[in-house]
This record gives sequence, C-alpha cells and structure tokens, in this order.
Amino acid sequence: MKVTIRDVAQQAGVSPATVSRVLNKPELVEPATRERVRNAIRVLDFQPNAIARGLSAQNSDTIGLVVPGITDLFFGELYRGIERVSRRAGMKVLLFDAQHSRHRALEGFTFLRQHQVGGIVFTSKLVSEDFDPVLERLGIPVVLALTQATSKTPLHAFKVDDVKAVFDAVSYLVSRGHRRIGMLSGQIEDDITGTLRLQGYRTGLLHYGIEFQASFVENGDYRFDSGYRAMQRLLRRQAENRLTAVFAASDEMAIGAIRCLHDNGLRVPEDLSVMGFDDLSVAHMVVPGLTTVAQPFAEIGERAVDQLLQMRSAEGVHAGATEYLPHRIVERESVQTAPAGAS
Amino acid sequence: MKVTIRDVAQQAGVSPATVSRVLNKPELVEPATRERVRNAIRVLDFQPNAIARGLSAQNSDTIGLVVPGITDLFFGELYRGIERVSRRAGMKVLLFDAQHSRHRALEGFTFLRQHQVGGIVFTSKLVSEDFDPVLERLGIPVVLALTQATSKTPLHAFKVDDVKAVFDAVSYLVSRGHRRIGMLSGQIEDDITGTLRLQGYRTGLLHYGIEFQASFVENGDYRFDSGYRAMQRLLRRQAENRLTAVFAASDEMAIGAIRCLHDNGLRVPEDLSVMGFDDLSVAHMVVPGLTTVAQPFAEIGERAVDQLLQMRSAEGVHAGATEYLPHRIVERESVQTAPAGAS
DNA sequence: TTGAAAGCGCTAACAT
DNA sequence: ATGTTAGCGCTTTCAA
Repeated sequence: MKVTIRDVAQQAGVSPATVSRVLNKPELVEPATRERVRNAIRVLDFQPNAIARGLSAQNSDTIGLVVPGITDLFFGELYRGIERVSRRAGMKVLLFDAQHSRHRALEGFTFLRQHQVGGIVFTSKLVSEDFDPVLERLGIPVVLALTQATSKTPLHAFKVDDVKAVFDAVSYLVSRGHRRIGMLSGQIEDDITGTLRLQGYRTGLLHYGIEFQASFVENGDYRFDSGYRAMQRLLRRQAENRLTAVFAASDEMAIGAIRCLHDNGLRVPEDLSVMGFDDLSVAHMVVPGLTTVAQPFAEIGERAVDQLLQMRSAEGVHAGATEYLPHRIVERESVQTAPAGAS
Repeated sequence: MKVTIRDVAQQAGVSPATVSRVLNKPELVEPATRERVRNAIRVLDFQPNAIARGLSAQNSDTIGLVVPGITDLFFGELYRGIERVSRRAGMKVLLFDAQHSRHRALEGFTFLRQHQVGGIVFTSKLVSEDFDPVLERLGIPVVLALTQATSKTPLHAFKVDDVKAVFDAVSYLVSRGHRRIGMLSGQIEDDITGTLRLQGYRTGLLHYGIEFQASFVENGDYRFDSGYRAMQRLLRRQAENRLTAVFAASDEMAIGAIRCLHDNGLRVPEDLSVMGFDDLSVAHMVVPGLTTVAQPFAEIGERAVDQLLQMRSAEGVHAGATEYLPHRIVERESVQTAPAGAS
C-alpha cells in the first residue's frame, strides 16, 4: 500500500529514526547514510504523511484563516499576503469561509481548533462580547485583520484607520470643490467598519463646517446591488439634496452607484462625482476609473501572520493593540474638480 | 493542557473507546452512557483532534483543490461549488494556489498527497504528458475542472465546450449583423482553452462564410492588462481592418478592451462592439454591461467533487471522459445590433 | 453494550 | 552518528 518511513528505512538499511532525521535535520546524519536514505526515498517515491507528522510533532504547521466571504473581491489579495509569509515560515494556511454569517464565523474557530492550527487570522465581522466564551477556551493565538474587537478578550488587530481614511476622503472631495457630499454607508450593526466610516464622514464634514444631513446618507451591505439601490434612494431626493459627490464605503457600492447613475442618464463625474473605498482590482478596470481610498490588503495579511508568528515564540507580545496601516487616496476619474452646482 | 478523549473518558467514567463511539457511532452506545459522555464533553469543552482522527482513520476527509490563481475573479464561484458539495459529504477542502505557475501546479499534487486528501480537483493549466510521472504514482483520484488532459493518464474533466461556446458567440455576433469580427485570444501554449476558443472562432467564421484574417487576432493572457494591450494593437490596424466587433476569450480581457477603447475616444458599443467570456460578477457591474458567454463555475465545481466522491465508492467509474456543461450567452449592452460599418 | 489493546506514520528523548 | 522506545490522540478489532 502506502509507502511509509519504515519502508524507506528498510530499503536504506537504517532505522526509521534516521529517515526522520534526514527529513527534518539532515545535518545530524552522516553524508553517506543521508545519500543512501535520499536514494531510497526517491526509489520508493516516498512522501511523508503530513497528518502523522503533525500528530507526532504536536503542531500542524498551519495558520487558520477565517474570511467573511470567499467571493469578496478583496479576498484574493488578502490571502496572498497571508500565504506569502506563512509559506516563508514553512507553514500552510487552512481556509474557512464564513459565508457572511456570524454563526459560521464562530464555527470557524471550532473547525480550525480541531485542525490544530498554530494561530488564527480572523477577518470577518466585528468581534464582540458574544465571541468571549469561544475565545476564552480557544487556547490558540488569534489576530484580527480588517476588523477590531470590542470583546473582553483583547485581540491584536491590523487595519486601516477607517475614521481617518474617510476623513481624508472627505478632505479630498472638499479640496475638489465639493460641499454637498452624500454617503453610501455600510452596515452599522454587526460591523465595526460601518460605524467607523460613517463617523469619519461626519467628522470630516464637521471639520469643514459642513452641516451633516441625515438625508444625504443611505446604507447598504458593501455589495454592488446594495450600492445600486442605495444610490437609487439618494437620487429620489436629489432635487432637494443637490449632491455633487457621493462617497461610498466600498468600491463595490461605488461601482453599483455609478451603474445606477448611468442607468438614470447621469454621467460620472460630470453630473455627480463618486468615490469608493478599498481599491479593488476592478477599480481601475471600470469606466470611469474609480477614485478611491486604497487599503493595503496584502500587507495587512502579512502583518497579521507576522504577529501570529511572534506570539508563538515570545509569549504575550503586546497583545490587544490595534495597529493602523497606511491608507492612501488613489486618484482616477470618477471625481470632478469644481463641480457646477457647488454651493 | 489539551483536553483529549482520555480526559473525557475519565470524567465520564468510561473507556476512550466508548467516547470515540458516541462521537462516531452514537447508536452503538446506550442512551444513558451516551448522555454521560456528551455531558463530559461539554463540561471539558472537548474538541476531537482532527489530525489524530485522520491518522487513525487513514483518511483525512479532505478534498484537495488546485487553482491557477487565487486572485482570479472566477475563483470564488468555483470554490463555492466545490465547498458546497464537499461539506454536504462531510469533507473539508484544502486549497492550493498554483500562482499561475506550471511548476507550482505540479507541487500542488505533492502537497495534497502529503496531506492525505481523498481526491483532487485540479483546475489549472492543461494537463499534458509532463504530468504523467506524477499522476502515475499519485494513487489519489484526480478530476479536472475548466481544463482537459492530453496526458497518457486519462482524467475525467468537467468544463464547457469551448469550441462550441465560441462558435455560438460568433453566431450571436453574426446574427447582430457583424461580419468583421476581431478576436482577443488567450494563450496558445500551455493552455488548452486558448487553442479551443481560437478554434471556435475560426470554425464560426468559416461556417458563416467569413474569411479568417490573422490580422484580426491578437492574444493575451486572459488578464485585464493584456486585453488592454491586445486591443491597442488591434486598434493600430483598425483603419484597414474596420472591425465592428471584438470577441475576447475572457471577461477580463473584454473589460480591458473596453477600457482601451474608451481611452481612445471610442464608444462601446456604438463604435465597436465587445463580447466577453466567463460571465464574472464584474460583467454586470461595468458600464456598458458586458455581453458574454457564461460558464457555470459553481456547477462545474460541484460536478467535479461529485465525480470524486463516486470514484471513491465505486472504483473506476467511467474515467477519462470530458463532460461538457452548458454555457449560455448573456446579453447585456456591449454588443450593438446592425453596426454602421458592416460589410 | 463496553473495555482492552494494538496501531495509524511519524518524531523525539534517551541510549549506545 | 544511529538505533530503541515510547508516545501523539484517535479508531477499531477482538473479548468479555
């Protein structure tokens, strides 16, 4: 049947332990024997059983990753960052797709725990108190990416400073002559990002002496369709609102908004400017190119794994902090300077 | 430390074997004991170690998946299909990203083999003779998705009929009055899809009595940038070519082409019609909405796993066949009827 | 219905 | 430098 380490040992005329050594610490075995073993491995086409190895070594060399949704357009880039540094550290990554369900996200912890991952990068919903029971008993280091914790258990997090990022977006819009700025917000419940970005919007307006108007805001769930519909609702009040720009809490919503405007015979940015958030790869594919706030997804993933790796070596490396990674504004074509109807 | 099955056994006053039974075959254990054990599990917050379980059971309940690139826009949908039926069968999926490298794709087999996966869904490059040495020794069922094999080892495959699909696309274009149809082709080497789609294009033209012109074709690598550049090259000859429509071998290239046309002051579809292939989620987000050939990614994934599951039970279920899943044309706005310059 | 014991394939002391 | 031995945590005969 399957070729095991014993078969190799026999073939090479050594003990299984020696085979194991040439696999893991080749410097401990004499060159001659080493070659003999390597040869046997080749001849028999032996592949070490990673499962058995993990069991014995009490560690599966695996990082667990919980993502909100596998089809989210930012997933790929985030994964890349995570995979890159994991691989560099000789670890694999085990993926768990929460499918946008809070319940499934919680299940992710159980799943990954059962698979003996050495650490978990969690990138889904807000981690609130209801996660505490699970987190307490987990016994596995957890690092957050793209989200934050309000749970009792303090968790290290890597993300952009959402408030500042949207503040900067508002500043950008204002610097281009906009004052009547609408917002396509994310969800307020269940999602720290939604709250923070809305807050950034309000703070931005306040700073520039622009009054906040509830009627300028509609919210969605970050997806294209919800952006489309939110824009539609905003449009119904456009006669009174006279918005010159709309800031969306995600690129997908921004693109949904653009699509909606187009369907209503409005041009972007001539009739209305639209700005997004994320800088997904699609942002530069669409016409007009989307001006947006870029998040460094890959870097966030990398830093999260780095942190996990550090936590494994040194215990309790300043845990619980939220580290902000730099966002930046990417200027393309969806925002117009000096809009006609600026007040 | 970690809670094991022995701790539970002790707590419940039974043997480890009994605990194992309530975990896997609860009907074999008396209700009273069962409850006692379940209670102990709850109290101790016991989580079975999937690694140990896999080692003992000689099977990791895992399906391996090799994808060409995690950032490919179709990845999400494909994964969903695969995950859905795996999960239904009580299996997990272990992902391997080939990062668009043939070499890495081959590594995927090794990686997954070491992890004792019960089957592999391979969705990357063309599987040619150079895969044979690996395939022969693998000893794990492999099913192809979105690709095909020219290797000696016969492999079951699920995909759309690329030739027919592009033939249908050409038919669609012709039915809309186009005869001067350009093509943004994929790669010819290293990728069965490129060859097949080009063939569909030629067959289509032939069928409608349109002469094939090499100067109407440019190729790329399916990505946005390459579509942009290929379109640029086509545009340089547009004075002579007088194309009224361009068919791209992927949505990304089609969108790149649209972007290119826009940058050159040409309108889609008024000045030139563009048609894509894939029906990615972005196809309906862009302006104009992309008319394209839809591939049932999720279904392809589902069928592939189904096949794998069958192969595990019944040995050698009609292996080696290529099963075509239905494509369909999705009409949006990027193709114009009765183009002005139609010959 | 339950327990005892062996073993899955590997690693890691501990000897030699 | 290499072999022996004892597990890692679970499942699975085989007995009782």
